[in-house]
Amino acid sequence: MSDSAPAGRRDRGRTRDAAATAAILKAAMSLLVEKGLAGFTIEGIAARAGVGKATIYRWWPSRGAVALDAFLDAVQPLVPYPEEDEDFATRLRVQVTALVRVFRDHEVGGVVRALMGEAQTDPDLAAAFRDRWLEARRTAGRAVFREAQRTGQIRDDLEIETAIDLVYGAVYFRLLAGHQPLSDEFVADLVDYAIRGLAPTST
Amino acid sequence: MSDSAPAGRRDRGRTRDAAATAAILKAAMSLLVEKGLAGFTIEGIAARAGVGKATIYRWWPSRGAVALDAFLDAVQPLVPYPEEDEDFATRLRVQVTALVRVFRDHEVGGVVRALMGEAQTDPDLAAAFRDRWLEARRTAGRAVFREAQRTGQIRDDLEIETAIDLVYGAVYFRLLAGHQPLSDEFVADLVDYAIRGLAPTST
Amino acid sequence: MSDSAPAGRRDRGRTRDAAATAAILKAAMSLLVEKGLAGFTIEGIAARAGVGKATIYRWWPSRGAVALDAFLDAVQPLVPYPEEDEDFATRLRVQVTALVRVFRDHEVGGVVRALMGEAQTDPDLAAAFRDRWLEARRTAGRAVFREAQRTGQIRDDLEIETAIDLVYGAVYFRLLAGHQPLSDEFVADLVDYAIRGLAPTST
Amino acid sequence: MSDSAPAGRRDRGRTRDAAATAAILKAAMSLLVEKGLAGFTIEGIAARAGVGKATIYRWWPSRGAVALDAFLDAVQPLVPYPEEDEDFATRLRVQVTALVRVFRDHEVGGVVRALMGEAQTDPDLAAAFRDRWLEARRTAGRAVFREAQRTGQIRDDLEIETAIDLVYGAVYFRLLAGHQPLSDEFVADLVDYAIRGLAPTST
DNA sequence: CTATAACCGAGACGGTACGTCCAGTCTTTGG
DNA sequence: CCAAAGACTGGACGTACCGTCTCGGTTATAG
Repeated sequence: MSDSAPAGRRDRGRTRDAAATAAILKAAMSLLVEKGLAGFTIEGIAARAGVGKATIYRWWPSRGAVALDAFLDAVQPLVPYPEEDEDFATRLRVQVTALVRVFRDHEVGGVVRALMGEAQTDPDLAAAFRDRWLEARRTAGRAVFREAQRTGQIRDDLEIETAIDLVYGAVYFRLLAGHQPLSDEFVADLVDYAIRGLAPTST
Repeated sequence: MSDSAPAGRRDRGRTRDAAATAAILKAAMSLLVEKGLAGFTIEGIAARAGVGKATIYRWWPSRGAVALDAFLDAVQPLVPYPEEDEDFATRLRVQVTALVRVFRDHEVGGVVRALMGEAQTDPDLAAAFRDRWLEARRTAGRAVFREAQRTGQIRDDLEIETAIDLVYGAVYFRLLAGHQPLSDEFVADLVDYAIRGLAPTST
Repeated sequence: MSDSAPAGRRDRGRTRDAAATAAILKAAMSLLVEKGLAGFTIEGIAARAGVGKATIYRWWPSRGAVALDAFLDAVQPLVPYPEEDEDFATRLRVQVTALVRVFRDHEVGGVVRALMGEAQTDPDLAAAFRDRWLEARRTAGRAVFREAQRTGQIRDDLEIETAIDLVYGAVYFRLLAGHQPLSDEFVADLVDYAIRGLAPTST
Repeated sequence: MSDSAPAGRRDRGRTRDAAATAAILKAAMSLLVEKGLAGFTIEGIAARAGVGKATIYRWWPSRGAVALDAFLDAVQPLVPYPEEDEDFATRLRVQVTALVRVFRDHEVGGVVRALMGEAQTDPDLAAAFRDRWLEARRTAGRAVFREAQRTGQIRDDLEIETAIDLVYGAVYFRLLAGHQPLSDEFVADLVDYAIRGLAPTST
């Protein structure tokens, strides 16, 4: 969960109730997909989970932190980075497509929107979201780009962070702004343009 | 403002107080840049503007709507699309750079973050933000891309909406996620990669 | 009620809702007699009165203050000091008997107990209770004692405050400690002993 | 303490920790005199005594019970009934004066106020307070009155309970209502009036 | 010389009420 | 008829304690 070994005093007294924790995360996730961020309240979670409010506040500092844990708990298993040995274009397309499909299909897109929306207000949540979701994904992403550099499939003077944003920025932009759909055609074109843009200079 | 000629009886009685309206927008903007979305409340705006809450509710449906009006009121003059007759690469770079600088420098980035964050919760605000800010900018942007197609500087089978997102998606992504800075180098690389990606197939 | 003309700006804006005020006092009194001080909560009053909690907090600083107002509102009419022209002994007996009967019969004793109990914790309530209940009663009581002094029915070097406490102290003591009943016989004996004690020295 | 031999199996297992008990009573008393009834919480006592909450609940049923034990523990030694062979007036004056001085001087008055305040809400505490404090004092008091009856210093048709309340009621009334000070002059006058009131009829 | 029982500190648990803040509505007085 | 002022209902906030319940660990007596 949110707290990784507070060190020192981690034994005396009654131990944390795993069932309550699970109930809270489940209730939080279900509230998020049902009603979105509005109507996602600590009191609502507590009521649905059959838990006291204090139990939530004991372990999470804010509703955003609960939402993030609930999100990761539910979503981490859904996006197992498929690290195959295809060529760069294929691997990138597969990854982006997988992400977009998770966003579109499993009601996860709404939760990501909610989290990023809340993060605009809550700096701690913003940092946690970056570290535990974005950065986790980018680590894997970076590996793919580096491998492609090594095999000469993309320019070796590439600014990888920018390259990643070139692809994923458009995805998150559509998710958050909603001006255009996150269709498969969009992903295909996007990856196509990006790969051309990142290719080694023709010379 | 938000309301375009409510038609019908638009005369009898006291007329809308322009001073109050201006005070509200000014107060709203100053609250936004001072405290961000948190602490941006209708009551706070009313108090700072020396105005009754009802006066705000009479003219705007939600705090997001006030924020959007305040934002556009303050920002529209800052981004006059410089429609020169340079080549595509230059025009694009100039436009993106101008946008990024406004975000970075004039405390406007925070307001855009706040608006898009709030829009994740408030569908009406989301729609208004799309129509009155994003779409206004994209209209101009599309013209640039079309002209470039006409002069053969980019592929003519290009999906323009996707192409625009390729460039601007990365900018908004960095703005909202904050994982990397909105630096000038970033813009230079971004535009560079994008232009290569959109160029006509070499053959 | 509790607030006496805050002076200055006491006009503009919506006026205090008399119906809400009455509902609050009625709900408070009914809660007090039903459940005593325990179970007498601001939330409970608000719920029963169909009123927002803030409306209560706007006008009363504490639950004790509400209880006091509710008590006075309900009880003041019940104890109209019968200012007849009997002799001292009769007048005192009538007054004490009337007070004890109100305590015993109209479920008012419990409320007084609750108020004085709460006052041990809340100094503001203690002061208000003294001023608005005890002192109001004592003012009338003092008049009776003074008249008796003037007509020579009691010693004229009497410390009147002490004399009053001699009579009423025993009543409140039985009410609060509950070690003996507040019976009519008790009142009769009490007044009898007191009158003898206060009589002019025989010589 | 509060529990007198719960009978049955009263042997096996670890015995009650006298140090913990003492620490609890000491902490309770110090909390009471420092902060009064407000701020007198089980959790506060446990923390100050360095004791688990359960240890308190194991031995006392309520905070009032703890307070009463702490009070008696601290106060019993302070009021050793001085059973001398003076005349009635002197003995009564000495007793009342001693009580009032304990109330006034040793921070004990506040604790009695707290206990009687709490007792208005907690019937068990009320009963315990009556039995273990009031009744203990009255037993001694009654003896004094009876002796005075036997020696003809007061009427022999006297209702003793009422007579006691005539004197002590005023003291407790001033303690609890706080409308007048518990001064030595007050005690002198009070006892003076009472003794006259209780004297044998002159005939 | 172990069980076994009751104790102990610590602290997590489901709850209740607190007092505050703000939302969005309604009702005044006054321009 | 608009605007200011501000009272109204309502609901969530985050906190403080309640009284109960595990925990791991510590004495005592009983077998």
